[in-house]
Amino acid sequence: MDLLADLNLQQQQAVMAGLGPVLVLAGPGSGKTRVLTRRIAYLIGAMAVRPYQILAVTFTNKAAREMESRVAELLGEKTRGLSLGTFHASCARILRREAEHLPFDANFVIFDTDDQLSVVNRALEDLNIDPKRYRPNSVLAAISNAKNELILPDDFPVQTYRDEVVARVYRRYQELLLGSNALDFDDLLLWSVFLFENNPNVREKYARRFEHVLVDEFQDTNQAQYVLIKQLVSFHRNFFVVGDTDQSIYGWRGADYRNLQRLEQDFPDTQVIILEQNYRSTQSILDVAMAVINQHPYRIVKNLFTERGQGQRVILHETYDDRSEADFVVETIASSVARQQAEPGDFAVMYRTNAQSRLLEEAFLQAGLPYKLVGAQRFYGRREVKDVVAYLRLVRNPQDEVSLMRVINTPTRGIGNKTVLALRTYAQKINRSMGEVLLELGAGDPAKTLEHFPGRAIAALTAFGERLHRWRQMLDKLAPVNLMDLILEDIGYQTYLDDGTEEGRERWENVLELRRLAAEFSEQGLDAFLERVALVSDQDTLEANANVPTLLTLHAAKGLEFRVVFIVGLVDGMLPHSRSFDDPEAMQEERRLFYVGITRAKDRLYLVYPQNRSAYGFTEPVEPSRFLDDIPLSLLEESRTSQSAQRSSRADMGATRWQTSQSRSAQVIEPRYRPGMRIYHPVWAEGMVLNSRVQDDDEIVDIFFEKVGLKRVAASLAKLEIRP
DNA sequence: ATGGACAATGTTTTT
DNA sequence: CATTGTCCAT
Repeated sequence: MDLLADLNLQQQQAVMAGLGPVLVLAGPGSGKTRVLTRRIAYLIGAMAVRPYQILAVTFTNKAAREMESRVAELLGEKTRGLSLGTFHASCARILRREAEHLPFDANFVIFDTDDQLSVVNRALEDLNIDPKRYRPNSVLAAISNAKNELILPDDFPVQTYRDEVVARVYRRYQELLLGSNALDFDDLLLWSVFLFENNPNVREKYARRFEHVLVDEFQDTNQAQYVLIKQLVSFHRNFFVVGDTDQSIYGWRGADYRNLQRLEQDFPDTQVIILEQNYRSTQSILDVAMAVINQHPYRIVKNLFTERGQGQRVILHETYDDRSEADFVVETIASSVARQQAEPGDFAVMYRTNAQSRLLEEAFLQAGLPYKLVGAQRFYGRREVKDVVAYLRLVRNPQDEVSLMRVINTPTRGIGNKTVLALRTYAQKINRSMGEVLLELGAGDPAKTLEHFPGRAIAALTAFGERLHRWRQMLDKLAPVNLMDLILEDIGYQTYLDDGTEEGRERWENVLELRRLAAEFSEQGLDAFLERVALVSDQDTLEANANVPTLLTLHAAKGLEFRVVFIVGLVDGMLPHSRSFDDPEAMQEERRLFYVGITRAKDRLYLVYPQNRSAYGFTEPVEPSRFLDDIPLSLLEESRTSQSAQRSSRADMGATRWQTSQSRSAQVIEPRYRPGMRIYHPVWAEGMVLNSRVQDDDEIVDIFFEKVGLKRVAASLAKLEIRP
């Protein structure tokens, strides 16, 4: 196929850009993934670059998979050898291969946030630091930030006493990680950078190999990633990065959108290509988006435009409180679906914080409508899943103390705190890991060890050590799924979980789900399975096409699109979040977050806010988001839910200043469809217009479809094409 | 070792 | 309010 045929001029320019640094500034909905995939196809197909010499990195597994399948669609078998993956997975691969240059083994485990937290706790304990004064979470955040900036414990800037303490914890934390032969997420990047920095020959090997490096979502890179990319392109200088500063919403995690500008400075010959044409939204939606983002200082102004037409005005809706807000959303969706203006799966409801999903869920539940929730309870974060994974990790890597601590008494087997402490003390004394001591006990010849433990503990420890020893012997003989079965059987995990309650059953279901995944790794082996589990997020496990409305945070919405979007809770203190009030940089990020939400909408956008919000038990009046002030009223259609319908108990005082006038603009739109016209609908195919009338700013069309008969649709939502 | 009572706490979260 | 963690009594 022609790789360029269906691209616009800027997109073509980007795809065909010559050698050297290329920076593509891609507005929302401008076909950024398409450009990236075509570029890869172009390099391989037209420029005869070997796939082996191309590295493409993304931030999420989902993005990586999407790109992979789209490239495969274009090139088929010819993509073999292409390196395509997330930053973290790519780094993990390199680190395992180059472990000889590094202070850990190739079979290191990857610690997730929970594991990290327990390491911090352990470090605090070791150093006798009060976890109340030094919250593990905040200490961990400080450590993580330092790592993102490539700062090691010794270089940790010490301004205050607190910094000094954090530096100490950081040092201990790293020792504990290495002691467990473990790396955290940040380490994957950090160690890669140091690997290249300290071993120029290794760096050159990779820099020579990767003739072309492509990076998606470049505005989300942190300093470590930025340096890493520079190292990787240090030989060929061919990189192709795509990003949009306006969509930078992960600054609080260390991402620095200034890396885009930095790149231009570091590589002055960078070609910059701006993609401004939007293929997603109507002009009405883009106008609102630009009104919001243009208040943002120091930005490269992009003028978003679309050929999709003006579309309907964005609706600004006010409700009495957050409960009626949820009701409004659900009712609007229900009635649209009932009138066949849209399918349930066309809708998304977005909010600032996860906690806001509750009222929405209740409203959906009450209406008896199914929905799906993105994020919230993560599959891999669930206790039972973590338990089973911890067993496997421990068997693979007995040094892993976090996993050991997790499972040593789960299910309970008589190894309580005291026994654990004795074990730890003894292990420390002989300079071995606790896992190794256990193995020794289990392998027989425990004579020397025995005397160090109180009598009753010995039996329990030995029994567990024997198990561990046996599992390890099976390590190479069994496929991951069989090893898992053996362990589950040995520890009676099903009986432990399945306590007869609904919850217990669900937990066991989750284990079975994990088992199903493990079964896919019979060929690749346990290490691959463990890595997959560590580096996967759960957006992946979400079933994509359930045709129900999606509830998600604004953060989770990035990269997605929906025909109809509700953004709820547009209240000062929620968006922008009150925690950002005193930080101008954070406030700008809140604004971008709003912008990201707006630009997810293809056809219709509802901006919703309550007059009162129930926070921590009390209902209090709130102000509409200040960002709403930046949108000219002419771009909006204002409406509100009449108050009598839902008045909760404390309504009397604040609710008197109602203006009942419904400011519905009596705007007349011209009907486009006339009886007798032949039209085409993407789902129902060919049909003929029977009747059409204008109603509520929209055109309601009755159509007789050849396949499915008579349907009534809204012109704004049904994608009708008029046939000659 | 385990469950129950109380206090503390309360963004966003690609890997 | 509702969830989470901590402490204490069994």
